[in-house]
Amino acid sequence: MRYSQLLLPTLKETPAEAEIASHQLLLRAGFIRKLTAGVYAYLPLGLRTLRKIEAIVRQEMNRAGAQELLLPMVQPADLWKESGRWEKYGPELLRFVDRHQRESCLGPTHEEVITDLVRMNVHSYKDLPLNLYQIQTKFRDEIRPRFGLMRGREFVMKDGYSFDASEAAAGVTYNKMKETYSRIFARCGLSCRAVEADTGTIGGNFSHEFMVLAATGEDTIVVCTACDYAANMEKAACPAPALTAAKPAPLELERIATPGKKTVDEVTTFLGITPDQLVKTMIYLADGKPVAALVRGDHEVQPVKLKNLMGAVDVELASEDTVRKVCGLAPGSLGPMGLTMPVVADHQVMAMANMVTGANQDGVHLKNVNQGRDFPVALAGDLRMATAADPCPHCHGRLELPRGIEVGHIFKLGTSYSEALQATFLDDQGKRQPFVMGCYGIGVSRCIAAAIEQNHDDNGIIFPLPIAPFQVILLSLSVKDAEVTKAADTLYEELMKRGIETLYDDRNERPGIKFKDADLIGIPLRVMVGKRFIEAGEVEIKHRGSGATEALPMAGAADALAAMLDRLMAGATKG
RNA sequence: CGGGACGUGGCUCAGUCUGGUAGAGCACAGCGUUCGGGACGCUGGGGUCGGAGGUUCGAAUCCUCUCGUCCCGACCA
Repeated sequence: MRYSQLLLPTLKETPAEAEIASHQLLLRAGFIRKLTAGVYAYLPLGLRTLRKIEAIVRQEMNRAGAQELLLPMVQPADLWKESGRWEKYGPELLRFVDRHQRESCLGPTHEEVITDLVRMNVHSYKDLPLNLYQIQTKFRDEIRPRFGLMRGREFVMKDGYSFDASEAAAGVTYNKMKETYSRIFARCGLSCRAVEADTGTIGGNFSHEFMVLAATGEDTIVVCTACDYAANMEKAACPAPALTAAKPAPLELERIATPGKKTVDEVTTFLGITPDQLVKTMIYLADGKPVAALVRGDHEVQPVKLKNLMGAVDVELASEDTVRKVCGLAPGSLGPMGLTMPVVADHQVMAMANMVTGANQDGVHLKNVNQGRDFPVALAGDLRMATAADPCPHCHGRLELPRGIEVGHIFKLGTSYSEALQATFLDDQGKRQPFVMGCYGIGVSRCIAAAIEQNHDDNGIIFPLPIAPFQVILLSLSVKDAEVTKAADTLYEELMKRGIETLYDDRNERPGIKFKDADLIGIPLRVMVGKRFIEAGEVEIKHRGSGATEALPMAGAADALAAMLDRLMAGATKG
């Protein structure tokens, strides 16, 4: 492709709307342009990289025995009502009515549609297993789209769905997909980690997220430095502490005035105690009913864990007004004693004795509070966020809490959808069984952003070779010089003949501009034809990543570059 | 949905407090000089100051409403 004919509007200055590197660089390098909040147009370069990732995904999915299809984006409400998600899925589901007043929605995901398709067309265990996928634009009306391609409302996703005859067979499929995903991300040049995850709104019972480690990631994950344990915050287990010694005997309850001291910091400083001697009482609404969640002062409640422990559908932190209504005072001096609502406690709280809590009276706290004697606990379990101070739940090794970008998510769905939609087959006994399902997503467009977050410098993007929009950028450094132009034209043709994806910068621009643009758009291999080298019968090569330069003889340069690319491609996969 | 910020040529922004008839740099077009890390000179085109209403002799500037964008908190690929 000749640069002079390409729509590639690079920007010298950073648009004010972009905050993080990938968003800034995607705009500056002319990959994307925003149409409206969370909705982007892909320009030629952006599309090329998108297509490269898609191609890798296709190859690996096909290799794993999955089949590609394409499902509708517009979906009827009836199907969603059948699965129960028309009510459950929030305002993120973009709903509308058509001219016949039929309720419809834009597909944010396709469990209903695929299950419907399979129930209509697959009836026997002999047709299983079945693994189907599509690469398609999804729409989710996100509350807050942000960071460019990182969290758009419209985005490109690969979603796959598997149908098996048994739990055991579904497990095999799940593991195969897990391996496939690792291979896909490695081939994209992404350094990625599979972490255990909660199943969220998709439902089901087992799941892994694939996280690209990056400081700008939206999620915090928990990884062990000693073993391969990794989980997201919603899932990272904080097991009950081993009781090494008997609890100290309960002391006499004391009331202490703590005027104006509300936060854990204020109260512990005022009382001269440490946060692990205090218990925080957090009021949540579980399916609309108040519940008091107890965690140690130095811990934070993890709402999803609370939700799961309660067996609730929805859990949210109560507003200050709600707290006033159900407790009779604002947060700041809350405590478990005398509350009428159920009290649930974290493991660590159960291990405490003679704790400090609020007295449910403004400006008053209680000392020597003891579970059992002073208040009942309805439910105890793992309620809190893991911290770097916790040991690994598997090997007791040291944990780290890096940030990550979720690029893939796989779920074992079980039979929740097939039962809701009555999608069944006859097994080898002639018995009707629901399909055992799995579902597998990859944020294809998000992968572009993730790759840039992980691979850039002050000058621009540094694309991993397998997903770079072009493999080579050929710069003619002096378009007006007939000799240089002829040499560059010839080399361009030679490269094209060998199928090397080359962007030929034939613009009548000064060399500085071409260097800057080449760095910005991040093409791995830069080949320069200029007066300085042409006199020696050479072209100059510069590697975008390392910055290393080398000279190649003009004669045979195309072959040498082809060989170089083969070598680089072979080494590009992240281990 | 709550909290904060912003909206002025394609981009980055000044001008708004203290009303007086719209600016700069970059980009774009032309000419000339330049030509291996975002050159320089001259000339030129381009703006409903997000929109509507109001106050005023006069509004980018003050008031009201509205739309949009971005950032921080509850969702997810």
